[in-house]
Amino acid sequence: MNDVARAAGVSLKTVSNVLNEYEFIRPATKQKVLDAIAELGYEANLTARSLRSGKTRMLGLVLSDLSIPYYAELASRLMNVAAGRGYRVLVEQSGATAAHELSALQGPFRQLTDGLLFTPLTLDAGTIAAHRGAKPVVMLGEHIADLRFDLVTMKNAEAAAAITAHLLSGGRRRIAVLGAAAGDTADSPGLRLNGYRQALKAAGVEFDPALVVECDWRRDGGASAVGGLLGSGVPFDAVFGLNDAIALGALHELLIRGIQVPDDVAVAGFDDIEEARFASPSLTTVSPGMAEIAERSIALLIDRIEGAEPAAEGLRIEAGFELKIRDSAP
Amino acid sequence: MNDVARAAGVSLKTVSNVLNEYEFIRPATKQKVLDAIAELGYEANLTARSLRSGKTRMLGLVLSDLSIPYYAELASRLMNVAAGRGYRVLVEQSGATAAHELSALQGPFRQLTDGLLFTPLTLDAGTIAAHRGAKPVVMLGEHIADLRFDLVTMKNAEAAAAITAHLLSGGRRRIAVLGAAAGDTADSPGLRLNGYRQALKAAGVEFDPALVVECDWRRDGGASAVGGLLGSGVPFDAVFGLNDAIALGALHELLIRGIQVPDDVAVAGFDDIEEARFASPSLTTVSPGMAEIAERSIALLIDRIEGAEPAAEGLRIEAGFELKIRDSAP
DNA sequence: GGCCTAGCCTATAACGTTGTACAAGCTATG
DNA sequence: CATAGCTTGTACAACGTTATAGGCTAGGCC
Repeated sequence: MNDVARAAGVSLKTVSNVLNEYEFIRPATKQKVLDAIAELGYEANLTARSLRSGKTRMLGLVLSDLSIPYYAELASRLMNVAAGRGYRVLVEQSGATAAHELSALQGPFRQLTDGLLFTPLTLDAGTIAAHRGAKPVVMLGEHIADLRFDLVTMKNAEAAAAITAHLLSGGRRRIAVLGAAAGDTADSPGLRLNGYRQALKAAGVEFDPALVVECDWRRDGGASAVGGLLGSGVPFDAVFGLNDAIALGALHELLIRGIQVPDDVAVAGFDDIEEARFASPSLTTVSPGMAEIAERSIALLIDRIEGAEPAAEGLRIEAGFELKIRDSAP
Repeated sequence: MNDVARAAGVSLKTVSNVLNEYEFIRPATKQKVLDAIAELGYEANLTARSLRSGKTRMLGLVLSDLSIPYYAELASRLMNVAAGRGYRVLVEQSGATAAHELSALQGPFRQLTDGLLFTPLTLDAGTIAAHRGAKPVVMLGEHIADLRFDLVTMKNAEAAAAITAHLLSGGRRRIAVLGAAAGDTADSPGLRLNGYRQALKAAGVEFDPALVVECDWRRDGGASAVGGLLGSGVPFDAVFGLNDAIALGALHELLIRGIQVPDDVAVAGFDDIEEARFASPSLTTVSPGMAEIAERSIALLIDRIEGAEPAAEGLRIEAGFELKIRDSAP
């Protein structure tokens, strides 16, 4: 920057002012500086800028694992939206462990970023509140439902109810639910299960706890859950995987065992990951408005970062959803 | 750091020395400093450290799109390996456009990272060489095969030959190849196609250009390619997708049209993404040793960063591969 | 004519670390 | 007991920016 200043015959600070689009600079001076910059191929040192300004123009994204398609697709979108607003996204994988989540919340990772998009899976609201630090944090997902936090989420219960209603409208009466979590009522599994129960009730179909199976939210979780169900002899004519990975694993297992989908058993999921469209048969699921989630969570976080007041209360944003009826449950 | 120094009754630099594990510090002094650090909850400012040292301890990873499963899985592994060595990974999506690739190579992104893992798809070796800058760059993939660069790649031709041989051994004689790129001989499509041709030759099966179809390396590319092939009336009894996404798209399209897999047509892919295991039928493919690629590329890049000499010539690392025989082509 | 304001630019001091150079204390040696 | 050599600690400058405060000019107003 010194060289640029010398070449343009102005002071260091004037070059800085040009770069920062300071208002009161004569066009002629500005041009001289820009010419010098172009000639010397100067690029501002971002580290020094960060040190002085206290901003890194990076956003932190904490998720359990990038290799999970839902998170990969979300991360990709978030990065594109953030780039449009002049920010980068630094991703941290927590592996869904409390220790990693905590270190992402308060460790060096936090220093590198101006704000955090946080998908907690294990930490509770109290712990997060105690360690959230001064910089803005926006929660993604449902694990935290607390007015102290900004939260971007989806209409879990409504969407689950809608897809359950769709299965019911197709004449299914014994709809197995895969991916429940014991005792949960407020997190994604609980909310979606709740939507399922609402839809049953609305249709006058009795709820059977034997149809609710716990499992990991992964393909192999769904596969073994449906295997267990078949082994137990509980009859069912449809499977609702609480996310697409579970549903796809279940679909795979059903087909391996020679069960026809959707003729014998219909299958539905939740998330609308790309893979769902190309499964065989293609997977009926619900699209939770990922584009909207990405747009609005980035916008909210950047507003918190750049906005003056620290916002007394958390904002709650719920993205809309859309049913994707495909061949696994037409 | 000032506060810590004052609390411990030592100088600023002594605190810095403790943090940097400088050798000549009396245990008593060191303990005083550590106590003060613990009491005050001090954390070193990474930005200042970067400014002073010129290192960020971040590695750049340039790929086309994180929502592509292969890249998502690779990124996830790379991040874990890097974390084990005290580095973070900053991901940049190029969208496979030359402009983005170039800006990732020489723009501000470069400043933020000590070295680059670069998956070029459009830029040629000359352009990259001209703009690579001073910091280390390790190439991933096959697009660049040039002794000037460090390169971590896989045994494309051998693996493609092996999987083709497997299809041949199953009695298939008309194996369609999806995902070729016109004129290419040195990039992934070209190398894999070449392996296919070698295997045909070794088995004494004549090569038929009508079986080679160009398409995007995505699920819908594979789907429309196989659709085109069926429409053209060219007979085939197997499909080799040059990556798993293509193969999965093709598989989907075949099943939709009522073609039995593997009875009528066998399907094979390349990459062994997680999705392949859970496709229905599960996808026969080749695992290109992603774990090895992740380990070795990070190790190489960090060696280049921390090593003294800038390494006159590029190193070439080829990971091993493994056939994954599944139901789509048993 | 003197004073004030707006517009434009600059000198200097930070931001929080690490590298360099050197000083002080201690031990071993002749 | 002086000296050399090692160990341990310190002061100061530097990394490349931006913030603060203020200087200088030109024009308008009383």
